[in-house]
Amino acid sequence: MDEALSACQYVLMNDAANPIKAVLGAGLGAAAAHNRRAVIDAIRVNGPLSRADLARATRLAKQTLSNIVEELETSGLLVACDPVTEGRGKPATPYDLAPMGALSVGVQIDRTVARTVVMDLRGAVLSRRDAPLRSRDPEAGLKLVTRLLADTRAALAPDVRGRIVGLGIAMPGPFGPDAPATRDDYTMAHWRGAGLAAQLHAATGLEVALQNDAAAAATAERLTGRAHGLRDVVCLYLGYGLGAGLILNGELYGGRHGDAGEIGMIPLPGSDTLLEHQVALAGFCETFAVPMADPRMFARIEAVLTRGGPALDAWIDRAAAGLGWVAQMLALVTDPQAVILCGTAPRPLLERLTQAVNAAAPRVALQLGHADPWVVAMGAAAEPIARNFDPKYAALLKS
Amino acid sequence: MDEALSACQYVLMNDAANPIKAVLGAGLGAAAAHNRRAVIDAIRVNGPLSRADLARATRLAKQTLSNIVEELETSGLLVACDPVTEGRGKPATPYDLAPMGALSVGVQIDRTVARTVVMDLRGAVLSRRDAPLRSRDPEAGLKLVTRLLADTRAALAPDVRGRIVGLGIAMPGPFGPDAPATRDDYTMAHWRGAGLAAQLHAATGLEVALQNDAAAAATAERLTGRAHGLRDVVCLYLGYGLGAGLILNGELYGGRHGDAGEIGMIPLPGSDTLLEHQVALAGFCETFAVPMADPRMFARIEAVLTRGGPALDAWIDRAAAGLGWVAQMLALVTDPQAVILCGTAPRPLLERLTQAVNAAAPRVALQLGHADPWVVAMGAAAEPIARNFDPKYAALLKS
DNA sequence: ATGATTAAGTCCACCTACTGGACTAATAAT
DNA sequence: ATTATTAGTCCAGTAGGTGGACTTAATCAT
Repeated sequence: MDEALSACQYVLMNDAANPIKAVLGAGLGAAAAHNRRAVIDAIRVNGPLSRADLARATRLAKQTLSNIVEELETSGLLVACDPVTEGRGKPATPYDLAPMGALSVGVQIDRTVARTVVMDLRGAVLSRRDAPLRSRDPEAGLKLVTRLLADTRAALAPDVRGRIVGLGIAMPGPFGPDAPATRDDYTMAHWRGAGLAAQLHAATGLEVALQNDAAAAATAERLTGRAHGLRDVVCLYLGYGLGAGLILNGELYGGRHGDAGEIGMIPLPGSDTLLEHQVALAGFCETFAVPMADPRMFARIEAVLTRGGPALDAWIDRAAAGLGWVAQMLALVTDPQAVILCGTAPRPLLERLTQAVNAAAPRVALQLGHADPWVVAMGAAAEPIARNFDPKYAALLKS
Repeated sequence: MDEALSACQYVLMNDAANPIKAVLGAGLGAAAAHNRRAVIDAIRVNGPLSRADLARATRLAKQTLSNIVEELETSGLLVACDPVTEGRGKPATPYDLAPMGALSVGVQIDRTVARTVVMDLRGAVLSRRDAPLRSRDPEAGLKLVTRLLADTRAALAPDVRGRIVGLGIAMPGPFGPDAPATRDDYTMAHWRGAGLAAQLHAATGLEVALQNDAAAAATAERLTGRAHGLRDVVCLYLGYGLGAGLILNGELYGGRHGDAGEIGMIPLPGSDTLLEHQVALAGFCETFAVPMADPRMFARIEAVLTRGGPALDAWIDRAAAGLGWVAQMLALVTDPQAVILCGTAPRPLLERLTQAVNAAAPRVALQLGHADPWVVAMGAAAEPIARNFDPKYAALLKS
């Protein structure tokens, strides 16, 4: 990921001779912006809230909240619900996030398919669209993705098209300079040099953010899933490979290059296999001779699961051992509130793995999250929503 | 760690019936407080800076900075340096952190010893003090620590005594409810229930913060060591056990209970040893029959090192393998800018381990940090300085 | 030497966004 | 009917960052 695209707390003065590294200052405007985010977040986490509730929750003055809510309502981000009377006193008017208050487009670029999703402020999916992709040809792929995005936007009612706040892209990582250079279909490394984000920005005019698929899945899990409203969460993502999205201090943690959570590449001590080989779908498909490019791959995996048998049991045991181990390890490293397993994988498989892991009575139980081919695309779409509307440190600083 | 003692972004309304979880709002005052922190941090990271430099770096108006600098100068936190003329224009007056501008006391409570350190705003150590401790007896230990702290403060000049901003405590973790209950000398688990922080707060009247030793070491490394000015750092800490302090997004990351980084307890897959048994000082002392309670333990370890021999080589190899593995793993998980090894251990041992790890050409080279019996105490003292003067999210929010 | 240019820092009037208290509105308990 | 309680508005006040004009002190060009 371009560093410029990630939130950047320290700013290097480009004074050439004398670069000064410093945290940006905070001004009135930044505080105001933050307070709007805090309101939206509070409503997303708690459901509809009245101005009085919001004032208490944020510790801001009633008046301040009155102003903010009014402003958000007129700009179409909040809608008033019916007044509710609870005990004595004047009935409160709760406000909820406006359906379509803001829209976001997400695109997942995967080995064999591109998927787009349109999501609104509440995290509701408004439309889905996909198209087969040949991962060997990024040029043609880019064209296809561009067209898919154009179609996706064209299908929106003209009056809401202007409410799109950004484009999220998700694809397999890692993106940093240390990423392995093997340019095969599996890692999709040859897509990355292409300035994908810049090109899609040019093609769409939208603000663009690039995440790896595990980070995207965690973003989805945070906006609409099990990680909703939690502060510290490990979100394991099982797809072709294995990754983790880390939510730390209430924000997705990316690290220096956005490559945090690349746990698939952890070497198992005392052997030269990688964790990923033992746990992810690629290994499953290899073991059970399911062709990964097959559009009916999910159905075939489910068939293997229902058929059962000792080979399957053995695979599950081995995978659960690896998964349980990495879950415990990440729990020790990050001391989280929850560990979630989600994935682009058939739900029965994730269910079975979750049960197998939890059967070993780990310190932190594994929770089952989204098991859906669309998680990553949803997470991609969730990113611009989070970027624009979630409270975060960077939103409190200048510029 | 009491959750109340850790920075808490989400606040639970104690409305009993209807708890609302929300991020606090931001006000004028919080922004002002943040800007003061940003100034102090910028000077700490870059060295003396003029008002103009600071204005550019923080993107605040010249005037704003003039006000802030004046205020910080009169409150004794900054001092003007001699004006420097650089090319054309009026010479700039750089400001530096005032020696003794603020003081902090740190106490390390270890298995056999208690150490106190007084540190100033710049991270300079003003005094050290230690006393032997019998870890079996927390009651007597608490008295001893209290006396040690009283002595430490009494030895300060009366006019600076009022400048103490807090008391940092560091001791072996973990602190969370999942911590193993074995109450032996090694884990010091029986110290933890004692409400240590609360009691020392009562005894000293100072604001108290409790960290595990690895977190403290990372805090020291951040204020005065290799992690200075970096945003994402893994700091491995080798003492009796092995731990990690994680600096993520420029702040020490603690997790739910302040137990993040407890990597010593990671089980090595396919065996039932813990990582710690392979890497830390406890294992070394056992292997080479060095009594851990011996006050001359360091010298004896160094003797083993200089003597050398195949047993030593084997131990180093095994430890370096474990250390290198965990360093790589944490680098994959957190995608950091640097991985640092520090410890309460003889410098030659850490040097040798660092070399052995780097000989294997890891993706991220291990850097040698503080190797000093006083790191943890220094880190304990650094915490209140960081808490009061480092820019952080929480400082921008209400109350 | 003298004036032009550049940069640091001050002065001062201004603006923005949060604040606190008085006030109104609507409901429940007595 | 009266009182208590809570939601929400009105309005004047305040804190703190802002922007532009101005002063000071250096270098550079002539």
